[in-house]
Formats: sequence, structure tokens, C-alpha cells
Amino acid sequence: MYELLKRYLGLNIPVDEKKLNEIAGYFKPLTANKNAILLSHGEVCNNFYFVNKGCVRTYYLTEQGTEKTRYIAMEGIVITSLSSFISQQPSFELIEVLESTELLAISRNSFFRMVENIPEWEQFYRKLLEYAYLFQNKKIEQLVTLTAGERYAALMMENPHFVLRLSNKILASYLDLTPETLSRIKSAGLKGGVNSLN
Amino acid sequence: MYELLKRYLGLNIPVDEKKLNEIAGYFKPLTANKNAILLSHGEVCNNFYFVNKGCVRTYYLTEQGTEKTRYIAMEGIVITSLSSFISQQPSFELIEVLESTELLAISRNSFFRMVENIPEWEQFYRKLLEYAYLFQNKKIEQLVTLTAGERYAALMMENPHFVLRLSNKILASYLDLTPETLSRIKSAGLKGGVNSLN
DNA sequence: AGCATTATTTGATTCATATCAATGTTTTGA
DNA sequence: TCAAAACATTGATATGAATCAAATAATGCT
Repeated sequence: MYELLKRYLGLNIPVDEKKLNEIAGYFKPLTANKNAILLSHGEVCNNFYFVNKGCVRTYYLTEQGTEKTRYIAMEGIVITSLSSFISQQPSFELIEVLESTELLAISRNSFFRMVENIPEWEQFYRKLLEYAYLFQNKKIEQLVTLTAGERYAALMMENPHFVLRLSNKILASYLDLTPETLSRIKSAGLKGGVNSLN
Repeated sequence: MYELLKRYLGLNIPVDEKKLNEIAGYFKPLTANKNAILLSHGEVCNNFYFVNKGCVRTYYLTEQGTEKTRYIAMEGIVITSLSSFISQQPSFELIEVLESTELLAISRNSFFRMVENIPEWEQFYRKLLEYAYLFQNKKIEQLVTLTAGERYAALMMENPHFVLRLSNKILASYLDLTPETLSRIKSAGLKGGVNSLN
């Protein structure tokens, strides 16, 4: 149950077996079914999740009810509504389970107590923030400089398994376009692609 | 020269006068004229700036040469190409001076040596990352959920002094729209606004 | 001060992508 | 296992904002 988490932490911070067990001990197992909502709009986020198996996303809703996916976590990745987790303000985004999923959850209290008391964890948190910033920054760059088709192409380069595993509906909302547009982009790509017979 | 920086640091971290002077000592004064480029596209960012007086922005260029402003710093605010500063990869974004500006600059080396050796500074860096994340996250939320006019209205609520001090060209690129569109939004707002005579 | 560059405004047109609509396909759960 | 719901595809149309264009207005430079 904790193997994947320990490997993940061990890769990110220099930490001995004992500390690793201590840290892992604060994470509690949790299973959730497809479509389960781990955090609703307007709720304050008090949990931080590690995905052991399955798939989870964060997304928000526009005024008109359109879903916009911000982040997707598959096995071996962490997820939370980081803004709300940090600021303790009501969350704009929701956390939703996309497949039946095994999670390891740690409370905000335990998380920040460790930040204060365990230097290795403090270092982990810093790395997490750096990674999260780089991720968000790249997302903005791509949103403002790339067209719909270019964003899809970039995702194909960076995360091809997303395209294989996720529905077009989710994928489209992740790329900030409609399912119709994504469908057209995909079929246009096939016609002109390197695997085409023409 | 260092007063504003010390006040800024003092507000963000608990730190005594002695430490404050030690930290401030790593910052070197620098003046730069309007239009000066502090970091070019493709360069690795090795400096972190505090704006003492004036105004600085980071922006990137699209394929077609359109400017997209990511961040604007006026007096009392820090600025860098944070992605490149963290990752030491070539920067996609440029740093440009918008008005004749007085800066205090610290090198990446000094910055991260302090992160390792001065717990207060380590704490400052963590807060900076948290703040930067919240900022970027809000930017994405607004980009994907608001229309051009709504983004302008949000900026008017959050940062009205930006609208007063910056040119429409810069403002438009910050809001991810063209100067023409911003001009139309502004005049439409006047006609329908609460101060209108109709 | 006076000329040249740069920014702003307004109008006409275009374009990328959304929306609406209809049909077919897959998934799901009782 | 089958009906209902959710999803995907394709076509027709609409729309927000970009682009193109031309005419001021403002700013900067020597």
C-alpha cells in the first residue's frame, strides 16, 4: 500500500528508512469510486492526496456551467486544491475521482506540522511548490501562445498517456476547448499525419 | 535605499534588525532606464529583483510576435523570471523595464546560499513560492473562465492603479487581448457605467 | 520647438472556436 | 441483458475577439 508513496518520496528528498516510515504513517488509505467528489466548490481544502492507483482531477466551472480541468493526477502523483490548501480560503476548484481510485490522504494539520518539524518534509514541500509553479507557468504560456491544435500537439508530446486513457470530454476541458473541437482536431491530425497513407 | 526592502522583508518574515541587515547586504543597487531588457529570451535567469522605484514587467512573445505580459512589479514588489530562476533552463519570458527604475538585485547564488543557511530566508522563499503559485493560479482561472471585458473589470477591482499608470498597450497584453479590444471595452464601460449621465 | 515615432481610437472585415443540432456509438447500472 | 444515459462525431451557424486599415493624438528625441 505504501510502497509507491515511499518510492515517490525517496526520489524527491534524501530521507532514511526510519523517517520515511514516520512520514508515511501520517497518510491514511482511502478508496473512492468514479465520480466521487473529494472537495466541493466553496469548501476549504484540508487534505492532500497521493494517488496509489486510479485517476483524479481538479476542475472548475464557468458561469455557464462549462468544466475546465486544471490538473490530472494518475498513479504515483499527488493532488490537492493547492490554492485553498495553502490559503485556507474556500476552493474555487473541485476535486473529482475519474476512475475507481486508491488514495493515501494526509490532513492539512499533519502536513504543516511536518513542515515545521521535519526538515526533509519542509524540503519536500518547497520542491512541491517549485514544481507546482513550473507547471502552472507552463500552462499559462501554452494558453496564451498556442492555438487549440498546438495545445493538443504539445500534450501529445508531453503526456501521450493522457490521450490514451482519458475521455475526449475530460481531455477537451483540460486543453480549454470543446469536445467538438477536439474531435475535429483529432480527425484532421489523422488525415495529415505521418501515418497517413496519402 | 534599503528602507523599502527591509520593510517588505520585515512584513513577510519574523526577523531581527541584525539578520535584516545581513540579508539586505546581499542585494546590490542597480538603476535601469525605460525599455532596458534585464533578461532576454533564451537566457538563464540568475537574478532576483526588488523594485525600489519604477516599474518592471515579464512578458513573452508568441510565434507571430505578439507580446503577452505575465507579471508587472511596481515599487515594493519583487520580480524575476521565476521558472528559469528555479529550473536554470533558458527563459521563455523576458524581463523589461517600463519606467526608469531603481532596483535591488541579488544573484541566484547568494539567494540559494541563503535558502540553505538562513532559516528566515528559507521561510521567505517558501512564502514567495506560495504567493507566486496563488497568483499564477488566479491568472489561469481568470483566463479560462472570464471574457475580455470581465478580465478588465476584475483588474479594475484588484489593481486599479495598474489601469491608471500603464499604457493601454501593456495593459492589453497583460489581460491577453489586443489594444483595439481594450480601447473598445473602456469606451463601452464609460457609456454604460454608474457615472454615465444616461 | 518641431519632427518622427509610437500609441490610441474607430470602423470594416476575417477567423478560430463555440454553439446548436442531429445521428450514431459506447458505457452503465437495474 | 437491455434500456437509458453519457459520449463522440459531423455539419451548419453564430460570435467574440483578432486583424487590417486609416485617421488622430500623444510622446520622445536632437
